[in-house]
Amino acid sequence: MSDKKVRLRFAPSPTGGLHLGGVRTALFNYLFAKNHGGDFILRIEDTDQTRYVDGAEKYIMECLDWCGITPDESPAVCGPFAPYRQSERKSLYREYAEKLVREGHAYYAFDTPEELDRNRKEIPNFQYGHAYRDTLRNSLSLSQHDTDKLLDAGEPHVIRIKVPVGETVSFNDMIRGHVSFDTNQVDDKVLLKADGMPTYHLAVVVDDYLMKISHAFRGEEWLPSAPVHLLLWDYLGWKADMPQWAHLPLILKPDGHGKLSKRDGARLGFPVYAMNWFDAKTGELTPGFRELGFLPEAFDNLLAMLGWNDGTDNEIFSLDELKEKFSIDRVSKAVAKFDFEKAKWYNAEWIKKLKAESLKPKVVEVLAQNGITITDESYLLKVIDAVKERCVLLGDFYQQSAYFFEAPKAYDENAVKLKWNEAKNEFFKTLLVILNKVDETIDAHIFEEQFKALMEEKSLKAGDVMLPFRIMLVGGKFGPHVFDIAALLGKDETICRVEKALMVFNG
RNA sequence: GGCCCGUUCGUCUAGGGGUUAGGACGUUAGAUUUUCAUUCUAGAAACAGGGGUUCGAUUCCCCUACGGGCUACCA
Repeated sequence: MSDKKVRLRFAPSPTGGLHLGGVRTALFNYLFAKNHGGDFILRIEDTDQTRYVDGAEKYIMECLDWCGITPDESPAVCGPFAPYRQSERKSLYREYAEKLVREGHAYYAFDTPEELDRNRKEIPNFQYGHAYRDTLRNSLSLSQHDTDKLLDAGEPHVIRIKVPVGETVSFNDMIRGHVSFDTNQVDDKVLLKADGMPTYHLAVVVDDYLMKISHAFRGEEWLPSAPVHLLLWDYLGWKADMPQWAHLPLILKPDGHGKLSKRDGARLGFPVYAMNWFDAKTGELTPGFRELGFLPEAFDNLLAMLGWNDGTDNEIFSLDELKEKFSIDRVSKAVAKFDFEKAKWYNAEWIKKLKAESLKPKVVEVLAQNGITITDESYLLKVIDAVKERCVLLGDFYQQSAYFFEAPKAYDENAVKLKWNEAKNEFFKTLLVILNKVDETIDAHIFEEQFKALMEEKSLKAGDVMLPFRIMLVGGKFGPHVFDIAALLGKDETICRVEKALMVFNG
């Protein structure tokens, strides 16, 4: 058991976009695997054909790639335990279900969904379990002969687990410690559906066994079905190989109650999915963190901190650091409410932390989307360094750096015009003369000295001319130090912008 | 309703029988930057309640309350 190779899987069902809670589950699985030198596997749980959504699987893989947690084995990468889609493993599950029936741990049930619905409505606390199974249509209540007849006639049926009466099932959750259940409260879950597909309960056990999964981390919503899985591991005779379980605390809405859902994102104005998800059926686009301008580094970081910490005050971790430091026993038991403000803070921190060089491709993309093409990359790098500390989302790079590439088309005139006078006009006219005498490049410090000297000469205060100068170059009241901007813009462009603005301000 | 899980500032959390209960986001006030942001300093802000156990509980146990999850031929 302990010398077993560490293998964890992320097992989403391809039903749509990937929720950030799902990504966190994937991340924790990945981090634990990598922390132990193990493998991270992606298994697609597409056993519900009615909920299958085209494109979702590809989307999921792209999400994992974007986050930098590409699986070692997956439908795309393949591997020794292929196939990795449960729909392609369909034929294999029936055998195990039949084996359970033969050994008395499962049975055929012929009840229609309608009959069961009626029972659920009419009988308070109805459960398909020990209390009622003898009154329903199944191979336990029917004679062998009648059962065979129905089976031979091709009567639609499912296979259900026969949960024992009056037993206690317990296990040791890596996060929660000892958890136990009274089997009288557990119902006879369907294992194999009428269409021949396994339910999650059967498939997860069979595949985790076959794929030699050593540890399984999943959301807390699975805790109530754990006893069914435990029983199955036991009945199938694989108990010694059962993975160690950990049920991760859920991520809740920032306000109000309940699990975070994509609806909350729309309502509260932040993304819930990792990347944009387009639903071809409804034409609805659900926004994602990636497209909103989040860095994968920040996304991983903020997700990791939702329920985990390393015991120090450090909150900024790269994926590599997380791989090195992650440990499941530092994951908290309690639910966490998602806080978008803090999420943005992580992104701002990562933008500041990352080198201009690694930010470059993303900034190029943002600028391109706004019609700005980059011709001089080393200039871009300087611009990124100049403005990155005032960007929270990648999209902010447009607003914060556009004026480095295009002269302002409009000016924040309110900031200038009311107090504009001939003295200031004179100041800038003289400034142009000084600028023209500058050799080739502007040195920010020297230029600042010259600027201030001229200010004194003309008896003007910094407040009188600094802001107008900024407006001339930038168009608005924002950006780095104005002399740095002038230096970056260069002599000719600075002169050009001052001249142009002077015409506007005087006109 | 039943079952399961949980509960430290508004939020994410550290801590753990004796602490001024620490940090971060957000927030407030200052400083710096005569732009905006950054940065810096300071402030407000929490152990759900009740019983035990104990010399001493926020910490351990029980109960209650509250919150969440599950209760499908969905995962």
